[in-house]
Amino acid sequence: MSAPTSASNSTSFDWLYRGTTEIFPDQPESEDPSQNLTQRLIQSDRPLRVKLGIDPTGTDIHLGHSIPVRKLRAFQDAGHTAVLIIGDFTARIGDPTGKSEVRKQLTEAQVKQNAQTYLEQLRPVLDFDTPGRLEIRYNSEWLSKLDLSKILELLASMTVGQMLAKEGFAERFGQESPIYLHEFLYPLMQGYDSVAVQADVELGGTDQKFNLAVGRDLQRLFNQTPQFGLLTPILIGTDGVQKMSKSLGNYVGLSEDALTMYSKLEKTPDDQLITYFELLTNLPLDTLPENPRDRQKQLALEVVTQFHGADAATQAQKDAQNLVAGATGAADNVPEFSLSTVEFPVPIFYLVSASGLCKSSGDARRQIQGGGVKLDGEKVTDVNQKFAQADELTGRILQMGKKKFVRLIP
RNA sequence: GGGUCGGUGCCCGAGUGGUUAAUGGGGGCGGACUGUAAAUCCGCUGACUACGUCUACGUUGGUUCGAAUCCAACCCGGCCCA
Repeated sequence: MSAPTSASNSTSFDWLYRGTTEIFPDQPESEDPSQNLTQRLIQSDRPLRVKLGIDPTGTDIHLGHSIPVRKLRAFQDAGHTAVLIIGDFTARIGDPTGKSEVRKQLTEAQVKQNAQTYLEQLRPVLDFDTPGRLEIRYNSEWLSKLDLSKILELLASMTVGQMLAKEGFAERFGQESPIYLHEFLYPLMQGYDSVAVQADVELGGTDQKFNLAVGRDLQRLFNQTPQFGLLTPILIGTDGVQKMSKSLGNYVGLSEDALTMYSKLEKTPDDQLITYFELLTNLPLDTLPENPRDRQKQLALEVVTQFHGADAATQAQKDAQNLVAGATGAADNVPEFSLSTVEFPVPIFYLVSASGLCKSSGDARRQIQGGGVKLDGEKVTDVNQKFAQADELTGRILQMGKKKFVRLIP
């Protein structure tokens, strides 16, 4: 799984190959800088322009989205120019990749706002500060100006057969589900982005291969040196099975708070651990702890540090441990519930519901019957157990499950 | 516009006149267990201070002792034809 650090090109280009699935074109033995990216990096007398496009179609991005962005950062750190393209124009069409449905159209305002939050979330990942290392471009800048003759030129560069070879199209065509003509324009527009910014390299997930290849074709058409394509893996989600995606709920969002992030990463499935380290951190892979549990913790700590800083990360680790251990010891942070809001005598189930530990009194009854409610650490067994006076309860701690506590006050 | 199928609880999806608060799965919440808030196993999963009452099967009416189930109109969606 880890990138082979072969003897020939070791040391200096580890950053390039770490977590890289494929680079094309790629002729390892060749010294031709148009066929071998490391040769290009060595021989070039200027920083390369490394393109990554993001379509601001939603509001949140997750660790899966951050993979190619991290690679972009690696290029920045090696002295190259990151060209981050905000696909404000393309977002309104939607990339058919991997989608069985036509994406719903977004309004201009939505797209604009999404773009803002995206940049905000990417701030910890990219180098925004070093002069000359980051160029942010909106592709409406050139795409909205294309006139019909130019569009025809783009369209004429490709055949229907080639287009239908693309994964998403092939499936949909086979299933006789609709493919709208404007969707054919998407790969061409993304490719044209490469022309517009004169990209030397374009990054993308493995599902982007087709689109990156179109970029090469179009650059050739416009007499530019075709870009290299560099593909990064699709990150598996926290469930360890399916790709990370918001709709599957197996994601870790870049804007999540430290504790949430830590808690999710701390239980990364064992067989995904190395991959996560490889793709989400820069830690050397041969010095990881032996114990898988320790690996999980280190991974969580490391990634949270990237987004929230070291202090917040260690705090999150502590908080997470306390939560699991049971928080009765750390009684300081327990919310309070005033008994003055209930009428006595009060049955225990009502108390559990009224204090907000359960969403309804029916739920409270069931939880008590299921053995999930404790008073001062002692399991409550009788749903209808009654308390006549407030002082019977004052100062005691009511607990629901492992994580929800309430201190009863007058 | 015509035809046809369908709209069920957080989601998916059974149920086609009477123990139906409504099978099953997912998700969620508890319990046990564990290196984990993982995996596995078990329980719960409409509301109400509750042996009863109320609200629920797209909407509104109707038939019936009784309907999510039958009828009518309307709204929304899929597919087919134009």
